[in-house]
Amino acid sequence: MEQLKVDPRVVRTRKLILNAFIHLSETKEFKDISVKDVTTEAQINRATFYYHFQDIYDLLEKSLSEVLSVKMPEVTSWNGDTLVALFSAITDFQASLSTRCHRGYEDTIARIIRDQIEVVLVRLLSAEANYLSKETISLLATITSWSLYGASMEWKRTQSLSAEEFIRPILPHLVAIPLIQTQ
Amino acid sequence: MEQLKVDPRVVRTRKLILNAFIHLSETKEFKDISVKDVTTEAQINRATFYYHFQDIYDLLEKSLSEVLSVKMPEVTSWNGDTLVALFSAITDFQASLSTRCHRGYEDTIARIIRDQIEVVLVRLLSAEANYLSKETISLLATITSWSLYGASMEWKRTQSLSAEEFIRPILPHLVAIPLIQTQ
DNA sequence: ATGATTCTGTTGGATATCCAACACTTTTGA
DNA sequence: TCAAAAGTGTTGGATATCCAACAGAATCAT
Repeated sequence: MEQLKVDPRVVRTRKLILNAFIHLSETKEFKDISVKDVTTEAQINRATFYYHFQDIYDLLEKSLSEVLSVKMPEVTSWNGDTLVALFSAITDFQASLSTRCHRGYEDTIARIIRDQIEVVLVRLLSAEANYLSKETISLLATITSWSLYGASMEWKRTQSLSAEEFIRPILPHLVAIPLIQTQ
Repeated sequence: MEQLKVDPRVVRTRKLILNAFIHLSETKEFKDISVKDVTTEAQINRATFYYHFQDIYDLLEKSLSEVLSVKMPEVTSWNGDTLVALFSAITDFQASLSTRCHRGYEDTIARIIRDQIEVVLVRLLSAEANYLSKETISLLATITSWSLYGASMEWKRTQSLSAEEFIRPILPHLVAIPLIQTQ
């Protein structure tokens, strides 16, 4: 469809940076990961990092975006399983950040995560519920992203159930309108 | 010792090309591997290939050089085990080429392999037998490289023993002078 | 506290890589 | 046999990446 050619150098470099970041995230908390750490691990120049990303938060955002697009490939069907997969991807990502209650960071991270959830939701809703207006879809995505993010935080706090067991029971109450339409 | 800084781009690119070549060598014979194949597999531009290598034979040569330097790291002791390791590396490499009796290629490949064996032998002999003149070492390396290459061809033809079983019995007859001096 | 160290984000110039051509040779296939 | 297709090796200009340097912010150590 839209195969806009990208310079192979940039796909290589972005992959190196993203992989380095993901790898580092398994080792230390986000707040302890510096741009220097990432570029050293990726074996690319620090200036090159800033050619691709605004700062470390931008990297976090695009990293999440990448994870979501990989874990939710070409899925256009709006159903419970899709939402469970999305929720699981979110909790996985937060677990990989392994950060808890760092004042000043939490807000930024939370906004980034919600924004990316919203992007996925808009995509899903646009593909499925084309009978809704753009504005309605946008608002639905917004409130649902807040809901899912809040649920992920609560899940992280309790840790009693698996992500799926945790979220599935309340799916019918989440974004009730489109679910009713398609089931 | 000699940490001459090299641009990280060239180490990346060379590694990509070498790995692509080694990977392709496991799939098809050397004669069927084109420069295009390698660059496509490595995901680098064809022009970049010629920035690093003269042609596909140059790549073959440097690939063997790389393999030898990896399989025979910092070994300076001139003894039977070292020669067995060298011989095994040669037969492994030839097996990975999986080429047999292609007129016109054989000569070039044989010369490349012998040259690289010779390089290793000169290094080993220089480190061990410093009581010999440069000219003597050079000539010893030359005749030994021919011997080892010939042995590897014979081994490839018969295939009856392991590389080690094949070569170890005749080691004392190979390059007898330095072996006597050090044992 | 304060000085030292480390990190950040940015810049200018050097260099490696990309890309699209080109002429030429080799291989393919009808 | 011949024409089309694919590979080779090279070139010039565009672009991504490197590198060294910088000032300012943040962190660390005493």
